Amino acid sequence: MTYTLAEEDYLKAIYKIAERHGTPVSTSAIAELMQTRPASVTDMLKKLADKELIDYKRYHGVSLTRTGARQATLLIRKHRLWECFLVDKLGFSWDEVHEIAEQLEHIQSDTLIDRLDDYLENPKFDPHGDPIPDASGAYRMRYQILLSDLGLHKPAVLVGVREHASSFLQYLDQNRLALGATLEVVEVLPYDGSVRLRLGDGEPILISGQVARQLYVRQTTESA
Amino acid sequence: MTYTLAEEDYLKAIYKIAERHGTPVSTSAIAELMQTRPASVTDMLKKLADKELIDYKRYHGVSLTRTGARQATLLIRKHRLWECFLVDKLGFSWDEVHEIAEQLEHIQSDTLIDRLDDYLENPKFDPHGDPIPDASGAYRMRYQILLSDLGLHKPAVLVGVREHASSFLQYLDQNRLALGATLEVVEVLPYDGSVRLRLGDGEPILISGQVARQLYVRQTTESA
DNA sequence: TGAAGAATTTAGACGGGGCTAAAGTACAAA
DNA sequence: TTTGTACTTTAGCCCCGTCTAAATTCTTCA
Ligand SMILES: [Mn+2]
Ligand SMILES: [Mn+2]
Ligand SMILES: [Mn+2]
Ligand SMILES: [Mn+2]
Repeated sequence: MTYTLAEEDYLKAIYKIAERHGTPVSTSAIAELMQTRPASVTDMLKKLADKELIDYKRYHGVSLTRTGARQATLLIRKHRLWECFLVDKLGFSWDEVHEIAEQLEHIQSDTLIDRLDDYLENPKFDPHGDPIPDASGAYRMRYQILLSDLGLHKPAVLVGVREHASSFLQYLDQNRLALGATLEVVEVLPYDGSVRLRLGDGEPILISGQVARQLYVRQTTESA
Repeated sequence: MTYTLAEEDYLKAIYKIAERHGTPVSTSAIAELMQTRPASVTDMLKKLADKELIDYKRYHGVSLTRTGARQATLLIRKHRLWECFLVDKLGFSWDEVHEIAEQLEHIQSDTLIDRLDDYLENPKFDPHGDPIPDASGAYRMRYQILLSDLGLHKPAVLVGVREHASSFLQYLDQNRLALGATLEVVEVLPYDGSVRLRLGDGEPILISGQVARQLYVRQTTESA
């Protein structure tokens, strides 16, 4: 019923890779995300399979079992709630909280997390716009498309980030790109795919196609 | 500069034993407090000595170096601040927080603890009445004597507990013995040393000598 | 279809932290 | 001063999670 820190982190990694690239999840993908060697991953996969947290067939990658997936979403719930705490209550900025939440998510307590949830008034999204699973592990996907797929002159709002690196988040801060910001694509430069944006009603800014592919937006209804 | 969870817990244990029983601290005392075997303690003592966190001479016990003591007080600071958070913000009771704080105290972040301190408005005592070291590791001992050493009819206030076990704290709750309660010894039964107390201005209650030796009180001035 | 070549697993090792059993040391009582 | 007993350390082992190097399997493409 209770798993080690390493086991939890592996389950989370598998969950995240499966969410983005589908199943089965390869050994090397896990190794890359977790900054370890493939051989180490293989060792852990055997252990997780023994505990029936994953389905594993040698040389063919893994997928989470029902139990494994539930454990992973509970860990993600804890991670995101702690990030909310750090930002909303302690005044950290969104680029500073990931490392700390990476540790806090492993605190073992049946009641702590649910009390924290209530204390934060049951937030539905974390500081990066990612949805927070409820105590049963359920969450709604947020409606989103990549900014790079948004048509010209379609009003939209920034709802999430695909990349979580500090340097990227700081770049967004410097360009006034905060969650909830309203924006509209003014022009896509044909040469390199750079995107010119109007943010709110300010001056247009230019961002690279690279950046545009890391931002999730939701189109706002053009009427009303 | 950064220590493992086990190393931190050992340093804290040595600190606490030294505080209560003086120095040098014996291998077996550490083993008993940490619920491990003396052989395991000896192993760790060698490692801590190599890192110059303790002074260790085979067969003669240990004491903390300046560095070791500083590390221990910082851990205690973290433990007690998290206990305040759990009680004051999340609504836990004082008998539920120790185990959780035992985990939270190991979260590594330069700024987290100082922000938490500010968020809690720099408390000077934790929910058990124990003093909280400041960021430099300094703290004032609270003025205290054991209830078992308090004379008859001397007004006093409950300021701390020597025993932290849940069952003990719950016993106190059931007898309305909360920190800050005013009390006065009405009678000491000669047969077994039980103590009859008047709590505030209620009915006197009877507690065992055993319990009286686990409670710290501060005499309130009889004048004024 | 049959190698390369890439991905994955196995073999063997290591450091951290724990244990038991056996050996060594200190100290108090005779 | 000796000796018995309690305390402490050592020796040897285990599990966890990681690594490198070598072997294996899969896949792709000539
Ligand atoms: Mn983690
Ligand atoms: Mn996040
Ligand atoms: Mn601890
Ligand atoms: Mn406490």
